[in-house]
Amino acid sequence: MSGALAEAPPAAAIDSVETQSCFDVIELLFFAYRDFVSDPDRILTDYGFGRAHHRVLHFVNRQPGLTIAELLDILRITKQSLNRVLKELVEKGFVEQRTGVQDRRQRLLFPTVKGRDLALALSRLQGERIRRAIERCGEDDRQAALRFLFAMIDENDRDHVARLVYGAGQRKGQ
Amino acid sequence: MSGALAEAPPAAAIDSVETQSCFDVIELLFFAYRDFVSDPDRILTDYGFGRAHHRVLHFVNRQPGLTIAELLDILRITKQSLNRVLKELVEKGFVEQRTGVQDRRQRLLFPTVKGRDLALALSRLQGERIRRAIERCGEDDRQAALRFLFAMIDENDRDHVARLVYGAGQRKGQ
DNA sequence: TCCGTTACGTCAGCCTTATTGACATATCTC
DNA sequence: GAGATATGTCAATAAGGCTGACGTAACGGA
Repeated sequence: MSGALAEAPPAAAIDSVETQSCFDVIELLFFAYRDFVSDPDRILTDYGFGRAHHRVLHFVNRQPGLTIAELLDILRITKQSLNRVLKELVEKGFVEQRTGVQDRRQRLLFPTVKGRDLALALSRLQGERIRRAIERCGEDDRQAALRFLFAMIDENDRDHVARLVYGAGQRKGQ
Repeated sequence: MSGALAEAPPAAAIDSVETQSCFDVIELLFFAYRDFVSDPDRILTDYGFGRAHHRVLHFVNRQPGLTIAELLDILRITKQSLNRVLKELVEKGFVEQRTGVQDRRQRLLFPTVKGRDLALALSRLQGERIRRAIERCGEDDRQAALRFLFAMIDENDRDHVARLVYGAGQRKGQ
């Protein structure tokens, strides 16, 4: 446009106290997540997978018998996006689909042994980073961080996430 | 590929204690980040921007006078990827580039007033979520979460991040 | 002053992950 | 049987990332 490119005054001069005090959370969340998700990348490319495959495999492994609808709700992507990566995971023998028992329209998702092994290898890698972090900051900070992260989730979704994270295990299906 | 699709036994039966105890961090980090980055999306699309633009604008605003090399180190993307979004931010008048004073090879990045306003509007939105979280879990948990998140960052990068997050402000350049 | 290095920009092509919209099929439920 | 639900799929598109190669300008030391 006509580009009146006036320079902005320094941030500290304008920011409200509230905005200023949030930059640390905003930025540390960015950096922690950046490094956290980068760990599994090398292993994943060995299998021809990306981060999307990782996410699907993780939650299928965590909650065997998961339905497509539930997985879509967790990942917040479209079914077309999910279908692409899921199809690859099934074709390569990492995930198995079974027709639901109570509701035969559903496709329940289960990890194969191979899928479990990969999912656990990836979790182990991320777990190493987490354990190193706990060594630095202590178990109390980890517990507090869990409470804080949980409080950062959309209010409508917290019950669902709590069940998934703390109440997960074998579900319905065969 | 001959597909012996044996089902894996339930996770609890195999997981080591160490692996098991990391699932909560892995998953809450995923859900918190998922919701955290989704807040600014609606505003961003109004401007024809995406999350990549947001990240660039945020750090340019936080550290006026940032160089391209420093920004690449923060974002961990290639200069080609950065250049695409940066060019759009400059063309639309949200970021201004100036030739470095001490080193004329460098292009120092500054937010325009327009850029600052947008960056702060986006931070404010994310700050609201953070403040709601603190209301739920308390200031102590926030402080602890910051320590935990910091410890999750690559060791080599912690000093750099600490300077950026806690020691940021106006830098070199006119 | 010359030369190697550094900082940055750019062209070209490609991949992954996501989107929207439309439509098909099987199954459940009333 | 009819409508709603769960899933699969085709097609087109966009965002955001990548590699590789090459060009230019500026720095900095021998």
